[in-house]
Amino acid sequence: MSPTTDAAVSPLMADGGADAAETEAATKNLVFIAAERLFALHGFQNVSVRDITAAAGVNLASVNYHFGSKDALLFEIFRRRTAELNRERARMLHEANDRHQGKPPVREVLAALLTPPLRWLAPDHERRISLQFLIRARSEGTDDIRQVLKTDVSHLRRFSDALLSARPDLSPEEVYWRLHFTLGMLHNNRFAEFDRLNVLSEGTTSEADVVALLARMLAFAEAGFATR
Amino acid sequence: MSPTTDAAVSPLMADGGADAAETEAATKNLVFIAAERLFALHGFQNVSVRDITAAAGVNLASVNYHFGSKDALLFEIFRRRTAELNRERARMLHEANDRHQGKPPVREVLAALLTPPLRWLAPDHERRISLQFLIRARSEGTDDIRQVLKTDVSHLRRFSDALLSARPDLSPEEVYWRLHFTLGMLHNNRFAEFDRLNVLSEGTTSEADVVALLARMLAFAEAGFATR
DNA sequence: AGGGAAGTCTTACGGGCGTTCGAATTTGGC
DNA sequence: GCCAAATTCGAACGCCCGTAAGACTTCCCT
Repeated sequence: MSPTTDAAVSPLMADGGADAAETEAATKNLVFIAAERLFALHGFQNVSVRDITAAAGVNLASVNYHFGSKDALLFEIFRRRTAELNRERARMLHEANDRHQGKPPVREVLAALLTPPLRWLAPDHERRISLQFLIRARSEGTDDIRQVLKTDVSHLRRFSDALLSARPDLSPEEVYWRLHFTLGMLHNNRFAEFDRLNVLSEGTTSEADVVALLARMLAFAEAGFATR
Repeated sequence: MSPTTDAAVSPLMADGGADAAETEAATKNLVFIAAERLFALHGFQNVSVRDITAAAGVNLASVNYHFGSKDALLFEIFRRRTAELNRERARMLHEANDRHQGKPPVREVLAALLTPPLRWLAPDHERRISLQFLIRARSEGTDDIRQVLKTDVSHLRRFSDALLSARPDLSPEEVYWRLHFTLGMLHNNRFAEFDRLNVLSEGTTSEADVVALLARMLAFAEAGFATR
């Protein structure tokens, strides 16, 4: 009866699938996409199952049929997007390792951490809304999501390890704190924060230029890591 | 009938009032304190009026009688705590101006911005829960709250102006971005993020030592501002 | 062509929510 | 000590929510 067990959503990205996926008209994907968008824009609690199914143009019962519950839907979106983002980060870290005989400098480790999410932030990127979803889910998430965040920790550890060996002169706790600060900079990139920044700067800042933003953020974080 | 107009909550801190306030047994204050705590711990949407009044030991109707609505209660807590925090920041910035003939260096401006909230973060500080409330409200807030955040912008401008004149060699947008980064570091100090950091570092980091945390954060941000 | 599984639709149920109302009670000025 | 205003209280209303049940339709395999 209920296909809440996975293996559905079949043709959605074989692995590192690029774009053109998710265009299948299957109801499950329509729900997935609509829910991700609405959650990202308005928050989990402010979006009802009726909102989602109406936006997706499908029947009310679809969410419970295909995902089991509203919570499970949120969880699956979060799980899939997190895995996708972390895959890109891991690949960049791996490449940095290859380039520097397993001991990449701080800048390259930070680049591997920050570049994928900031790429997603580009106005024309297909994952722009996914990044907003992830940022929001991180702070508003349910209990289920904290379980995924523990997996996320084991992923993060690869970056903290790389930073530790790039700066063996620093105490480990100092490195952990600086990583924490860097992640704070990253997770602050919500639409609402950009709005406030735009008001403050009277429109001179534009988050649309994500290449410039990445360069600025990398320079800031690298300088923060370089002290003492 | 309804005393939702201010001027109640009378004896709560004359101005820079220290502690020992808020111990009055008035129902309105009991609701205020209980709501702030519950909102900070569980989020606005996850706390019901019944939760608040039960925790405060008062009648269910108290919230609507004293504040008008649940939304208005949230708004008043946010407004009061924001004003309180910004007052401390403004005072520190003013003192820094006095010490440096109106041109304080970057470090002192950042200290004025970061020190008050990080002081509130201390385990035994009476405003510890208020800071968690503010951080949470900033990202989960209702539409009313964004109006307050615009006032907050005009307050922030004093700091951005100080930074601009401390670093006239930088382009204004660069300064705005670095301020944005710094605020991201600050707003990332939620309990949940500390938990993740503790897991990652296997318990070697402790957010209890807020003096050390402030020193680390200031050093990181100052280094980020010092480049080029 | 048939039949069973998979998916979709309509409908409704039970529950928690914010809010309100009117009565009961307390408070404070004279 | 009295009366009016302020506050507290118990109870209920109406709404929207997530979810489930059951009938119906579509699709595919033989």
